[in-house]
Amino acid sequence: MTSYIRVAEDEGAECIEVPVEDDGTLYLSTLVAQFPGACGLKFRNPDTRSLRGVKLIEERLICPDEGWVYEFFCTFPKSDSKRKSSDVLESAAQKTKRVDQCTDLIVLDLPYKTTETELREYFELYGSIVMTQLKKDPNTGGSRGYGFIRFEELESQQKVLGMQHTIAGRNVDVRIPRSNKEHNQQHAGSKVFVSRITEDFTSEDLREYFGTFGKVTYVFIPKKPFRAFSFVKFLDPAVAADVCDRDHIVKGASLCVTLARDDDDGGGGGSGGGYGGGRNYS
DNA sequence: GTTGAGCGTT
Repeated sequence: MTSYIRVAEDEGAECIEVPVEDDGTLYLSTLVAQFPGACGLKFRNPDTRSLRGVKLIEERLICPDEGWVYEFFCTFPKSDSKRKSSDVLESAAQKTKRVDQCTDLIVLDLPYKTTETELREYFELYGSIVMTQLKKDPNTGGSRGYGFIRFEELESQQKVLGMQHTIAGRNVDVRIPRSNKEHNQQHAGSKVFVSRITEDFTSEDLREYFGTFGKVTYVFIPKKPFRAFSFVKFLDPAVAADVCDRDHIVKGASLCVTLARDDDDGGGGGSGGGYGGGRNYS
């Protein structure tokens, strides 16, 4: 039997009951289906009266120790209206270089049935869109399953890049196109090679720890045989450079952090190597 | 009418 938890957009707003999975977790996509744009959950801790966040691991919201007994509220990405004084997204590079230009964004893995209008309508939730293109087969006119969008405001772009998206039940992938030369230069050196990790490290551990230095956009830990290294990518290359000159004692391990050799957005080389499909974005 | 890694007919 499916069980439901009570969620409201904000404190005091009307609750919607959303279904949890059999394992007791709540898919972020389930939440977003009812609350477009939501990126997390929180609740009022009865003991402290302060808000407490719900743990999110690999797109699953984890049940609090007490159970899903509270009334939960959605967390949304920071926007103009409710911006706090310290905005993580406001990187040193942006402040100094002043590269406030929006770029085209490629949207991969779209459902074939999604129309260009629906594409626009979805992303308009995050800001004004100045361009949408759904790539189609010239013969059949059918969607090729990907397209391009462009926002008016850089803030919308960063917001969208920093979160996960679900359109018609499908997880779509929003990225900076590889064709975008400026970006590739701009973000050169935003990936670090993190070695001396121990076997009990999870990508969530790394994301949590390195997230204290700046926005983490990607974490990868080779799995099958344990290899004691990993990759962490930041939104801001300046943060990547910064974490290289520090000591990092995490979970009792002394991590060695250097700039990664290959920093091509994970696109990798050649035709041979397939990906294991590991997806760890934020 | 199918598909599921990719990178945009100007």
